[in-house]
Amino acid sequence: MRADQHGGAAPARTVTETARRAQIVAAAIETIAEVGYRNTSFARIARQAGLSSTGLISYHFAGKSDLMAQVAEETYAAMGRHMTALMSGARTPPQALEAYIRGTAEFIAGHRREMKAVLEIFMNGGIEYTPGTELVALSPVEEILRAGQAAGDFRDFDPWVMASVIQRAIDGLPFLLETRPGTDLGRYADELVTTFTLATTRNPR
Amino acid sequence: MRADQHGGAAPARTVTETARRAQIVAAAIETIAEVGYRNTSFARIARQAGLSSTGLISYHFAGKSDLMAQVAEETYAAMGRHMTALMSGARTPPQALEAYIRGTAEFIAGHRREMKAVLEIFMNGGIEYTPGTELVALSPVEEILRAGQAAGDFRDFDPWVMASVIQRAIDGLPFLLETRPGTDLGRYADELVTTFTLATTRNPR
Amino acid sequence: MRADQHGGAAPARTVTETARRAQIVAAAIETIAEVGYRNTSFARIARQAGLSSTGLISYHFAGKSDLMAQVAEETYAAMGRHMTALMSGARTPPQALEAYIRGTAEFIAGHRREMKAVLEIFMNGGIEYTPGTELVALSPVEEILRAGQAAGDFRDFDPWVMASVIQRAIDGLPFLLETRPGTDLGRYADELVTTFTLATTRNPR
Amino acid sequence: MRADQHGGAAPARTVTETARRAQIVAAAIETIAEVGYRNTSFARIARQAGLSSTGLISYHFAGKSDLMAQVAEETYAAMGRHMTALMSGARTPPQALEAYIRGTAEFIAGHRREMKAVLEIFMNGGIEYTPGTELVALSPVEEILRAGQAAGDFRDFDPWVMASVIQRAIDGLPFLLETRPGTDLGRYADELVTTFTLATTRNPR
DNA sequence: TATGAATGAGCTTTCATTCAT
DNA sequence: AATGAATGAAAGCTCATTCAT
Repeated sequence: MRADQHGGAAPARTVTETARRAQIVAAAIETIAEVGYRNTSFARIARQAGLSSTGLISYHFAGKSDLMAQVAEETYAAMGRHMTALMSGARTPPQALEAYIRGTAEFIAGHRREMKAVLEIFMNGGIEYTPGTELVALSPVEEILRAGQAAGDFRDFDPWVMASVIQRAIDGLPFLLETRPGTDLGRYADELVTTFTLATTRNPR
Repeated sequence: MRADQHGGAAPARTVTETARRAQIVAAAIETIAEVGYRNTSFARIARQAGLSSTGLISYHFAGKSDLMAQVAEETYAAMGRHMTALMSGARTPPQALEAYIRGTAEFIAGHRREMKAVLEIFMNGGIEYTPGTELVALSPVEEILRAGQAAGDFRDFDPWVMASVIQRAIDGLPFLLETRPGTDLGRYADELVTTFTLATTRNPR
Repeated sequence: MRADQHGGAAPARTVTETARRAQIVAAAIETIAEVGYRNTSFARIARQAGLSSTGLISYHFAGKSDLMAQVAEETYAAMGRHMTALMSGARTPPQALEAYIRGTAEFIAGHRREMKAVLEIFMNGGIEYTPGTELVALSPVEEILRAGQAAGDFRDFDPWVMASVIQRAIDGLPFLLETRPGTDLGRYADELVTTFTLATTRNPR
Repeated sequence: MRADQHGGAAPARTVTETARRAQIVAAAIETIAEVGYRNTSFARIARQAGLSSTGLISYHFAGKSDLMAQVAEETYAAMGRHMTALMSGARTPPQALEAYIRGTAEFIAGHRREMKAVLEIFMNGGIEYTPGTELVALSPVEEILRAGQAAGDFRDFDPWVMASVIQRAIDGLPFLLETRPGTDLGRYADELVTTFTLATTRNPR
């Protein structure tokens, strides 16, 4: 039983189940971050979580794909909560861009294992795409850039290309932290802000 | 026997063997690019190559990790040959940076399957790191940036951070091409050149 | 506790329990008839019955084998009640044979799901034979045939063989109904009656 | 590798493989006949065949369904060879019917394990029906009956119903042999021939 | 040099059952 | 009387690798 018994809408979970699910998701993140998605099996996750059987994971999640989707979903939800608070103070597009870069970098730095896990999952098709499901939120950066161009703050560039460059620069943070573990996060964000201010703003000086 | 019998230096391969290895490497690239590293097995590679047995792969390569290393190595060697020719014309660091961006983008666009395969391999720990082996060549971008700063062409930034931002922007091309297959490569390179000229050059105007 | 705690004789069930057991047996029949014994699990039965846990089935029945035995037992009991009423009118063995054929065919046609379920269970060893337990009642057909031979109505044949032929002809009805769903039950019974009258009666004309 | 590598037409098997496949099929028949389809797993078949791993079965067959299909196919092929020889001597429909009954009974008696296995497989949906695949050959009995009616040898009955009755009588032989292991096969066939001669022939005497 | 065959560990998933509440 | 939770065994299947020929 369990694991989405019917197709019904509301899961309506008990306290115990919610806790178990969280524990399993956490163990999955830990495991993927440690050994990579490829070497992550239910057996390893169960061992990590101190569970007696892989069956318990199958019991709480509809399948491997479902578990991975939960990992991604929870991570994005946490990032969303983090960013919402930060972005509210921004008044102009340049300010918004800066807030976004600093905020995301901050979150990533504080959630390195989660980010690595999610990245691994996506890189390996660990999530089954049901049409209609759009798991990766389109970066809000593009919108900020468009707004800035409309307001005359930003020069004329392809917002989609620029957004992807910025997003990838931010997403690269975990890799850099792996290469140089001692990297100063604040300075890294400073560098990015300066770089992209120069690259986007009409008259930066 | 075969497949790295001794730890000795020169492999000294026959013509037949060299051809077989190339054929298998090509099939591996094709397969990984098509179905992803996770779903790539010796069986699938053998099928793709029209081989009768997976044993033949084990015969020619020391293991899965070895085969994957060859895929990466050959791809990087090809890129190296491509770039060496292009970079020779550059006289100043800014010119070199532009040549590098355009050249790499060009190569990536022309070798999408190889790039996807290599990316998949690295993302999944498909290569066993033996201490001392440094598989990913450090980007030459950092050197260009340092030279430009020394010559006074570039402003003061962290060359390592900037190099990684630039490199990731270039490496993102395959993803963008997947998202928007019709993307004009030339315009994309133009955007990158403009962006990073503005971001790095002391007085771009 | 519950579920045959002791080997004692009388179960002495409460009203609620009797109702639950009936509900579960009905759900089991429905499920087996739909997906086959092989694909019938406690989970599926529970879902069919609208139960929240498979534990409830384990609670009311000593095991899977016990539940299956109940399915067979109840079905046979129902058939017995049906036949007892019908057979009382028969005065001679030939009449009894005809009544048996028509009556059984009638019952089977009206209880297709139950018959399919019981058949599936027996075919798959779904019932644990404890020595002494004789689950399949020996067909009363053999007795009718013997009586008919003694009375001189039937010719000389092996009653056991003939009984099995007749019984299998009747039991084949569900299969035929599956192959040709529109089959007219009355005509089918007519055919059987004619066939076995010719095959058994001394001077049918 | 192996196990229907491509969708190609001709399997083109080696001697060794043919032998292994035969060995596995034989072990499957033995196992199913002994413990029933439900309790037949690759593990048990492998043990029965003295194989070291279930993987070897997966290696030679595309899946459980494929193996089961081979069991059925080979059994039917053997029966076909047996019957072809016997039926050639029959000149009239009544003779053909008698030859069919005696021949099939003979074959079944000599291949009890195979028949039980095939029966078990079909009863449990052990074979995946791909549309277009018609695994169970329609009984030739119906054709014999129709021919006999056309020739005026047989009375007027529904050939389809009569065919199913006859076929089920024959197929019941394994069950009877299980119940009464000492049953004389010749007498059983005699009984069937007499029974169905009386039931079908216009003027049997 | 190449092939078919075999191996055994590993995978995810399903199952009947148990147990505390 | 019923539930949610947990268990561990077993299932079918895939995999990289080895080996005799």
